[in-house]
Order: sequence, then structure tokens, then C-alpha cells
Amino acid sequence: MPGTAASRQFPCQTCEVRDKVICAALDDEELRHLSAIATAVELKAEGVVFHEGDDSTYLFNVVTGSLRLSKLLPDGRRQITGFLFPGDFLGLSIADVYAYSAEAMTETSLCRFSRANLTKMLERFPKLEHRLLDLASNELAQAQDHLMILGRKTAIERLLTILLKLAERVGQRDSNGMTIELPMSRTDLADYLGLTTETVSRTITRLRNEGAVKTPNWRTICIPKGVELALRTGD
Amino acid sequence: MPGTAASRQFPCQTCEVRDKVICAALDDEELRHLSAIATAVELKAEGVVFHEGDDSTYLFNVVTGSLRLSKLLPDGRRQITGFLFPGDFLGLSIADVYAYSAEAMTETSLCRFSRANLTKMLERFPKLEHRLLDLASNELAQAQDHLMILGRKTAIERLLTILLKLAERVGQRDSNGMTIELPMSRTDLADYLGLTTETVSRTITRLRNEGAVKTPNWRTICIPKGVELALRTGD
DNA sequence: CTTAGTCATTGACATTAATCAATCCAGCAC
DNA sequence: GTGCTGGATTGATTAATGTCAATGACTAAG
Repeated sequence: MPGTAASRQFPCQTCEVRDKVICAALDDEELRHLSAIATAVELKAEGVVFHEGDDSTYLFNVVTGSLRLSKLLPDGRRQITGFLFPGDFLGLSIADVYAYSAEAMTETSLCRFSRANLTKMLERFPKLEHRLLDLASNELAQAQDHLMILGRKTAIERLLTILLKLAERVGQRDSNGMTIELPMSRTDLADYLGLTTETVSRTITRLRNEGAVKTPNWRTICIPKGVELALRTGD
Repeated sequence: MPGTAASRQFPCQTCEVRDKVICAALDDEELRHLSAIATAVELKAEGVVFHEGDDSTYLFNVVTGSLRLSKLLPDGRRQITGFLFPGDFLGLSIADVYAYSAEAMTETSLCRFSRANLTKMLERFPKLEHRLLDLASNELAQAQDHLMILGRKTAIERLLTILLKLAERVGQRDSNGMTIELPMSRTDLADYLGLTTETVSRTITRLRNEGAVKTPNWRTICIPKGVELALRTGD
């Protein structure tokens, strides 16, 4: 019965990522408490969430859009440690400063919690802490795959690996195969893959020439059906 | 009063890593319960704890010794994702199979828990889950540093980075500086650093010629006091 | 419509690290 | 001690990727 106190909707109930991130661990009643400490944050493309070394005051759910996480060496060399999409969690860290920077690649909306408030919620709802541990384990497994990419794969293998991964996260499947709208620049790809933009560009050209991908424009990459299958089963 | 039930010692109380790993989160009384589900495991050098892809039935504390964690590509290329030492935790994973192999580099003793039993303990002692989350966050931060090594550092920077890190974990400080007894082979170092054994060897030779390290024998590396300081402040 | 700016692509060349092939050396069996 | 064995080291060469420079393509402003 809409309008009664018991059934009144609160923002989280209708959130796109209600059943993802940390919210998935809670029922509607519990979520109401989480909702009370959450703040919506909107970012334009290239907007900064936080910088490496900032006090880690907040944690975030990614609701819409896309982010890149990166670390810098003193001389400016950059390593992107991850790309984030709706349903990802941002800010897991025991340290009191962020170990990396987080920037929006496209228009992005986040759900923000103060560390202090979230810590209280964790004490109240152990399920929430359990969920965070799951998320952390996942991130760890992803990081290990990323280590394999950077340490032991060739340029072409690196590209194919991330294309397949992006296909899973942001790919649109149709009868011809998979279409990926890249939210990131060639430089971002390069800094994720441990390559230069030139090598990324040349490698994409090579994949196109070999018929492994089509590139209607530079943000869009299509992987034909047959190719995708061949790649997933290991060439 | 030794001998009374209340004061009788149980193994964990006198454990070398009592105040590390997950045990640090518990008081003596709670630790007694954890003790009840723990099994000691001894491994010789090169002994296998588990293989990538095995059912992830157990989790471990490292009590003494040293381990390497590694992943393989189908063609045999190997990436070592981490080295473990006393006080480290092994097996964090949400998946039902291990994402990497774990092997002893030296004689090693572990403290083993079945996942099922440990899960029960987590429900009983939320502190324990909190501790696991801290450990996972730490691992994540380490993995991100490792990504920077592999993606953006030169061979010589990679070597120096890991030498300093090993110095922190297994280094002996004396008046001349830091001495590191390497538990791993050149091949292990190479597979951690994303290089070949030849490049590792040549790079160590180069460091020796430049006076940055001394190598009394191939397992031992000394970093003179002045050099260590210079390195930590960033060359 | 033109122009400026940004990013992607391509080309020529340099460099780093990998590969392939000998030694070298310490530890161990005999 | 002598010879064997398995890393480690060194050398010569190659291949992959980086660097530097030019060109091309799209977008947005005027």
C-alpha cells in the first residue's frame, strides 16, 4: 500500500546496483540503515574521486559510469591497476591514505560512505563485513590475473585478454558477436597493459588486419562470434 | 599455577606467530577454540601445499619457512604472484578452487584450517573476519605495488624494489647494512619480476659492479648502509 | 565552412630484454 | 681428490617494444 510508512520507498530500493556491491548482503530493512549514511556523488568525465595519498575518508559503490584506478612513479610513469564499472566497490584499504588515484573515465555516479559510519555498520551487520571480504577476494584474484598479463604475456595477448574482460563487463552481444564501447583512451589501455599507446595502436591494427576484430570507430571494437569463441577456448 | 586446567598451555599460546596472522585478532580464550580446529603441516623444500585449480578446502597460516605462489599459462610460462613468510596468511579466496599454486621454497611449517571449520569460527568471532579483511586489504596493496613493478619499471628498478622488500621481511641488519639470505632461486626471482633468469643474473652483476650490493655467495645479498638509505629515499 | 585541438595511427629508428649457447662454480657422490 | 650435476653467469645475437617524429581523423568553437 503505497504511502504508508511501512511501504514507503527509499532511494536504495530502486538503485540499479541494489543486488550488487555491498548492498546485496542486506535485506530491505537493513539496507534502510545503510541508506541513511550514504551520499550520492556525481562526476563528469575525467573528474577525480580521490588522489593517491589522500586521507582515505570515504568508500564508494559505483552506481553508473566507469572509473580508472592508477598509481604514479615520481617521474610520472603511470600504472593503471584497474577499471571499475557499475556494481564495483571502491576504497577497500586498511591504510589511512588511498594507495591509488581514482578518476572517472565517463560521467559517473557513486554512492559514498564515510569510513567511520561504514565501520559502525560493519559492527552491526557482520554480513556486510563478510560481503566486503568476498569483494576483496575477488579483487585479489583479478589483480593476480593482471600480474600474469603484465609479467608474462606478449602485447597481442595482453590486448586480447583485456578485450575479453571488457566484453564481459561492458560488451553488447548481438547476432554478429560482441561489441565493446571502450570508455577509456589508448593511453589508458596502454597504462593498464604495461605498454605504450603506439604499441596498443599497432596491436589493434594488427588484430584488425588479421580479422580478429572490427573497429567501426576508435571507441568501438567488435569481436566476431567465431573469434570470441576461439579466444575463450584458448586460440 | 601450571598444571591446573585454567592455566594449561595449548600449542597456539607459544606459537611464533601468535601475534600475527589471524591469531592476533583473538584473546587466549578465543584462540583456544581456533587451536582446536588447527592442524600442523610440515613441508620440505619444494614441497607442494596445493596446485592451481585444486579444490580450495584449506586455509593456512605460515608459521616458519617461505613459500612461493604462482600461476601458469597453458604453455608453461609462469608468473609468481607473491612470496610468503612467517606471519602471512594463505588461501584467501571466494572461489571454490585455488587461483594459484603454493610451494615451499625452504623447509616450512604451516597451520592448517578447513574452510568449513574456519567459516564457523568467523560466524562466532566477527573480529576474525575483520582481521581477514585487513589481511586481504594488505595483500591487495602489495599486489598493486607488484603491478607497478611489472608494468612500468626497468629490470634494475625491479630488482632493487624486491631486494628492499625482501630486506624488510627476511633481512638481517648489522653495522655494515642489511644482509638478505635469499630463499628463492634466480628463476623464482625472474618469474616474480617478469624477467628471465639471465636478465636477473646480469642485473645483479651490474648492481655488484656499481657497488650497490655485495654477493658473498649466490644466496646472500648485502646492501651497504648508505646504499639502502639512498634507495629508500628514491635514489 | 574553417580552424584548432586532441587523440589515434603510422613510420623510422633505438633500446631493452629475450633467446640461444657456452662456460663457470659449488655441492655431492664416489 | 675426481668427476658429475644443477644452478648461475657470461657472451653473441635477435626480437619485441619503446622512442621520436610525422600524419591522419574526428570534434568543437568560431
